[in-house]
Amino acid sequence: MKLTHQRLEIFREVASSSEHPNAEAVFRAVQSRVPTVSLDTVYRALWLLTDLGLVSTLGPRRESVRFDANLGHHHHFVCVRCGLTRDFENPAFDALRIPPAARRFGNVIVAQVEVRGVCSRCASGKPLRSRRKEKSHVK
Amino acid sequence: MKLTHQRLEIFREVASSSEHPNAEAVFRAVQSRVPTVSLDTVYRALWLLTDLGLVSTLGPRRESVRFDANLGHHHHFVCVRCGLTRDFENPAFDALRIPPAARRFGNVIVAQVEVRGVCSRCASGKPLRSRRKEKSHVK
DNA sequence: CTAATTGCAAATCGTTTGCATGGAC
DNA sequence: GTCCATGCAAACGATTTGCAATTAG
Repeated sequence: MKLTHQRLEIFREVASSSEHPNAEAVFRAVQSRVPTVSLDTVYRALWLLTDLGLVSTLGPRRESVRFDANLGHHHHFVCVRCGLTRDFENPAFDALRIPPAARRFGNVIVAQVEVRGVCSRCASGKPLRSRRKEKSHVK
Repeated sequence: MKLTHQRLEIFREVASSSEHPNAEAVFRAVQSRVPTVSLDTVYRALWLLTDLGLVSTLGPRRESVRFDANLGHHHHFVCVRCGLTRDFENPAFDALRIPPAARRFGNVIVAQVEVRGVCSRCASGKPLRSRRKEKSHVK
């Protein structure tokens, strides 16, 4: 894979931001330094970096909004490949003491643990629904 | 607010599913029982239920994918109103022991705590970016 | 030189909205 | 009867894709 000017700047931007920018935000920021970049290049670079493990996305893999009617305390296992999300319970996690570092941002409602990993199905090579057209192999 | 047949079925569906269905999935399931429902009714009902607190959405409020290049251990504070997401660190959270109940779903990579709440800005009534056209008041 | 990458424009997909009809209260 | 909820179709916004031109290695 090639180390292009735009890729470098795009990575710099995400790496230096602490606000979890979306593609649009990265695009605008990078644009001021590399006036010719296009939004789709930003998307492509961001996903490439994600595949390389240099960047990650927030929450479950984005496909569509997913709803949850489990109102009791529970936690999630999220597959970073296919987005599969499953609940599990754990008393110890329910009792987490929220640190001031988190409280300072606002009024806390609940704390949930998100266990990220690769689900058995994806690990065995037959993902149900893979992310996008699957860039397949990362050389 | 009215208790309609479709709303009831839609709620039943989310409540009985443990797979965190997206609107489309709920739609298909409900459709088999209420052949006339439309996808947009499902969306409207789902958001209504969310506003009522009977249902919640997974992860940070969804608008667009957000990237994160913070590769060190860290956790998130997520505002359920506007989606603001901020990192914070906490050694105790970094050391969480993952229970078998979570391991059984696949290979665990990392566990992060997601502290959900209402950020100071939203709490003070001046959200930066509110979710959708803001149904405003829930009667 | 050659394959990978870019930029552009058009295509897609998930989700929302305007509007007229139908149904709950 | 009145107003809210529904279904439809069109509108939207975010993201992806095909393709020809460009560039890194």
